[in-house]
Amino acid sequence: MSNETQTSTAGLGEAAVGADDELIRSGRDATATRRALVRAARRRFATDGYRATTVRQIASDVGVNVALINRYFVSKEGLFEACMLRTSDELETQAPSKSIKEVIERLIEHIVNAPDRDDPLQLLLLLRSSGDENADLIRRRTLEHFTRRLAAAAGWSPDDPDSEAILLRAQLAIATSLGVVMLRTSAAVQPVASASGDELTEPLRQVLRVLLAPA
Amino acid sequence: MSNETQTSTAGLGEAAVGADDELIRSGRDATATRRALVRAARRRFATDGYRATTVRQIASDVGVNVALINRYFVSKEGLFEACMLRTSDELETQAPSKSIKEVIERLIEHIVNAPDRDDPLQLLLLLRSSGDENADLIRRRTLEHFTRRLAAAAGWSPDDPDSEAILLRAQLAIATSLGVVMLRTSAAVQPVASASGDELTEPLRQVLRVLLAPA
DNA sequence: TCATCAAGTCAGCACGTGCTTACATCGAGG
DNA sequence: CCTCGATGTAAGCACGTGCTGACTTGATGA
Repeated sequence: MSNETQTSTAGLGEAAVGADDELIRSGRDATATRRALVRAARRRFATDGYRATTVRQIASDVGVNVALINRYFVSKEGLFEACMLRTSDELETQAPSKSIKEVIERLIEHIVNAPDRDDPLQLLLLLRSSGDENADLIRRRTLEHFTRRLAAAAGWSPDDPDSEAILLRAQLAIATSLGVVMLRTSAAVQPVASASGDELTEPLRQVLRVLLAPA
Repeated sequence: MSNETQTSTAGLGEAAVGADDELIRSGRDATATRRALVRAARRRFATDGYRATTVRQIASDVGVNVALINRYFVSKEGLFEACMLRTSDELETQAPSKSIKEVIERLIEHIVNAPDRDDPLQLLLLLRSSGDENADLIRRRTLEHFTRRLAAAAGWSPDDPDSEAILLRAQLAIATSLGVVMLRTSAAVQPVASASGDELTEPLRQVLRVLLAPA
């Protein structure tokens, strides 16, 4: 009936990593509903955009009352910020990259699978000026952070002015990735939307290598 | 004072190609205000998204009353459709392409300059599900039409099943283009947003050639 | 001069949105 | 058993939105 069978030792309502499911949230567990709200929100924001997403939708997805969003996240914008933070964390805590080619392969996998599973990349393609000043700032910061990470893997160094070109190329790689994810998810544009992963992998590999790993 | 000094021979309010300016629309010229509304609308839709742009904004940009939008285009969706049709026309009536490399160079120019001038590409990046069912359909059709045009220049033929891969690669090229335009315009993400055209041209050329003109 | 009709304006309705306040319900400790 | 705080709910306010109908303005022709 309830999922707090494992003793939630963390008395203060914080992280308290527990079960990852939120479908059977039948109880009064604040942290569980918080996480469920963030999950549902991220999915909505990614597919419908910031403005188009309504807090009532999100609450309905989770199955709780709308007022909880304001209770836990103060505002819609606060919820969005929580989504961004979670996404940023997920991208951060991935296994450290080895070679640039390996990074490319992993990026390809993200692009191909983003529509299916609950991929952090999805939220990044929330590029459009969302109408909200603060939300835009958060989004831009996350994106630029991600750029630097990818560029570093490709040989960019913050101190070396000669490597600025690498930074630019890394961002072009991100632009490409986001463009493909977008065409596959939001807009159901054929044939890319229904293309299999195998069909996409080779062209994407060529493009990303041209940008990031010029042999 | 007025711009209908040239005798508008077309009695019925249709096309009547006249001056292309709409800033000094001081008179009672229906077709001029229609065009002005479409222009302003397209810019707003492209930068703010469909849902986020309000008809009051558009009307205010042009300097007319909101009700005119409903008079001329029935609804906000009707205005959007008019924008899409105009964009489709502009893309259609471009000079016929010669070699694929030439097409690539022209596409690069579009990408680089899209943020500045009133480029038709801008509206295409209205990919996100706009919340409006019909608007989505129109957008998707335009995009797929554009894909086929580009693919044809790269050697794709509707009858040849072996050339389907070309269609997919063409769409990946479009995805890349849209991704870059988006990062440069909507999201002001550095460094791509402030990069000069010269810096962008070479990497873009490499990517597009890999996708469309594999030597 | 003045009737006529298209071009444009104005006030307002109906509805969806984010958010708030007051209330209900569950679980635990005295 | 009963109180009390935390979790969740219900009703509603204020506002922005798309759209509508009645009205005004200006050019044109008899």
